[in-house]
Amino acid sequence: MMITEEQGEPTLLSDRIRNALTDAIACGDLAAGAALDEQQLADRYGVSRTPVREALRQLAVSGLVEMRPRRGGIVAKVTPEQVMDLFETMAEIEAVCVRLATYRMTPLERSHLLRIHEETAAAVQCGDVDSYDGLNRQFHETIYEATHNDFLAEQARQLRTRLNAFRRTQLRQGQRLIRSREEHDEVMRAIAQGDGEKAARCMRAHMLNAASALDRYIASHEAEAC
Amino acid sequence: MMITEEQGEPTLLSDRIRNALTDAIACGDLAAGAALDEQQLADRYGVSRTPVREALRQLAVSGLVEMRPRRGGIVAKVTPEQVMDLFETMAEIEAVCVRLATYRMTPLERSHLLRIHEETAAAVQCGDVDSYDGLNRQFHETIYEATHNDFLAEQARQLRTRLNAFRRTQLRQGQRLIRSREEHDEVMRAIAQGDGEKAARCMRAHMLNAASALDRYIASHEAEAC
DNA sequence: GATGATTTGTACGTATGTATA
DNA sequence: ATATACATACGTACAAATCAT
Repeated sequence: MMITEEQGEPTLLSDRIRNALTDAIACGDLAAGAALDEQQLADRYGVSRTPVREALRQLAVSGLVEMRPRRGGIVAKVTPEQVMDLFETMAEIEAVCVRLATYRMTPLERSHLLRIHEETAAAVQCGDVDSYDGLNRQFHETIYEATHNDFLAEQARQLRTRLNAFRRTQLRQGQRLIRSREEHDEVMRAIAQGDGEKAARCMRAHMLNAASALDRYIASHEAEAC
Repeated sequence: MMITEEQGEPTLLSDRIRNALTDAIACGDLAAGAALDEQQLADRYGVSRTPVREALRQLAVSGLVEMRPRRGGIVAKVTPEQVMDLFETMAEIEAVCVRLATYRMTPLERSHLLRIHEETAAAVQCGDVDSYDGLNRQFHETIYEATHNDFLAEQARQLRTRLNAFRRTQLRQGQRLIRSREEHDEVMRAIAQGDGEKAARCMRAHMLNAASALDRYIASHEAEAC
């Protein structure tokens, strides 16, 4: 058997830096619009500018970073309109995913999804937002996999990553946790009925409801502009 | 007024190389699986390896190139299953686009779309595949724009670019031109009725039919594997 | 508006890992 | 299996453009 050193970590510096920056952006450590000085990042990660540059350019392709030629990169500053577009696209893609998943999921996948959904009940009762958030992620991830379309699943994952920066405090407020689970429940019922179209409609509504936190984002953003 | 030099061309070498490689891959000049030697490409484009490297990494993110750490890049070799996934995703996204477009398009966009559709009639009669191909592109592009969702539109464009390598000979065969226009016609009727759901179903069917050339791809690929 | 400082963009050199004889 | 050749990964150097004063 071969000795493998730290299988999880990528061997390439640019990949490690890309992951680190992705996390930093997703969790809000790097705010939108923050300047990404190449030398500064190189120093922080103890590498030269070369892998940092490559990481930044890759992130620019996936949309997390905005590169202005000869003016450096910044964390992608998305306008409220763009956030709306992102959320809408996410809602539509999730809807497509759940429709395909309804028609294609294996019994194993179905039971797995059901188990996750049942576990969320406890999290909701305890008001355990972090726990719910993790299960929510699994819920959607399981649906992605059940599409049996690896490319579509990957697209969905990427969009989710990109929207993560905006979803942070989304579940924290008021009734959202309870409503979220109710909406999941509707999706589950549609899946159980084998009605992919209905599952898609429910999922789309669910995602758009989840985006209602977006209103506050727009509100705060507009306030900031004044 | 400021003097601008060649607005169309990107100023950065990595961008120009990325575009050149994208075209080369899309039009089939670079076949799937072809090795992408950095020095060789650098020589060909008269630059150093640095911008070539950056271009390759960026293309890897968008999926056109596959990078194996320390083993260089190759033009993404997609399995028949992956091609199917790509086509299916394309079909679903186009369906979403046309549904949103149906509900949101302006009268101007509607008449523009109609004009393009009418122009295709002549191309079909003449059997002018290249002309039809151009109009077909415009038809879909107009729908993307009519979604009034820039992000979704961009996703659709990227997918289209990526699938271009496989669509090359698609329209050349037999009845496909006539059928394609008939399917567009069904989409147009659904749009005229304001029935976005129906337009989406028609578009999905249209795209999946268009992917039937895919069967031959799979067939030839499996033959190759023997 | 001009000048100096800073930062990006590109070229090049070196070491390490991979492929091949 | 070992050694050789070679391509990649990363670091460094310099030129050009941007910005700050």
